[in-house]
Amino acid sequence: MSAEIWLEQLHENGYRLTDARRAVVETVEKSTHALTPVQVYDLARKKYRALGLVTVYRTLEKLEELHIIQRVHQPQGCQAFISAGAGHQHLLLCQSCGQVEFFDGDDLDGLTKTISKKTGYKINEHWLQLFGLCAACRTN
Amino acid sequence: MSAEIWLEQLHENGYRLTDARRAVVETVEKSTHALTPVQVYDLARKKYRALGLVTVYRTLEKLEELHIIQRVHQPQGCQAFISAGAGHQHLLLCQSCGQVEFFDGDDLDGLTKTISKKTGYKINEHWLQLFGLCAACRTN
DNA sequence: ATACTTATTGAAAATTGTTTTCAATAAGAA
DNA sequence: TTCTTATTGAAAACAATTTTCAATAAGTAT
Repeated sequence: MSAEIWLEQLHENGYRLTDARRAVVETVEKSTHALTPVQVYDLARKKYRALGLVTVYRTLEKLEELHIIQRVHQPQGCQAFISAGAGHQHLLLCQSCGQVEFFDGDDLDGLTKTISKKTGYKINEHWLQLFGLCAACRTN
Repeated sequence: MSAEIWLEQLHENGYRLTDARRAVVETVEKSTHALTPVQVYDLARKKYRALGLVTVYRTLEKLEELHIIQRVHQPQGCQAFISAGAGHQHLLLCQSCGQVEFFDGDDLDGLTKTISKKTGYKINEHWLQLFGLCAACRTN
């Protein structure tokens, strides 16, 4: 169970394990969609009714800090979160259902070298995200 | 003057030309940094003192609608705007001073084809952004 | 097990950013 | 110049997020 690993990481970093945190972690960890704080709140409250929205915000903040989750940027807004995936990965989002897929294997070295030469920039990082229709949404 | 072109485009789309809009357009058009609504407000008020923040929001909204400006996504936030550039372009941002450079010439066809095959997605769009240090910030 | 320290909690209040309302104004057509 | 109506800024409303605070409970020490 990966949720266990997330909780372990929180614990290792000096955070206490509480029912509220467990509920948030389990909710976000198993989601295949990026979730907003309110969406996390609604889902996690099915596991732990007393959960407060404030605690959701605070827990997401810590998970992001530890790079366990990442913020997802979309045309409709940038307040949703999803698992950070392992290593250097990018996102592919379904424009219809919101499904998120991870992928790696981008090779931008050629491009960054060209741009670097042209602009004089030292390029440190890149953000790449693909948008499209997942197999299921594609067929209907 | 490119600000003139922006104003023309507004006019062509049925919007009236006012001093408030002129101030906002001139400010955003000549900026090499992405600007937040409040930053636009502060700068544009040097040209037109009576300008209201509300009008800045409304004008930015229209400029974005017409694809004259675009929203810039950054780790610190996603409420800043910059010129949309011409054609299919991407952004390169200086992490130190905030300078924005445009670039094109990305070729992601190979990557998208691979990912498409692997995931079953029909990929419609991609979103690429580079971060680094500009020539000036690099040397100090 | 028990006591103890202190991080964590949820509710309410405060704050911030953005949008709506509205009467006055002014752009642009007649 | 007149007239219609989009546009304006101020104030109010709204939404999202953060802070405050007293009560609670996690995890360590006893």
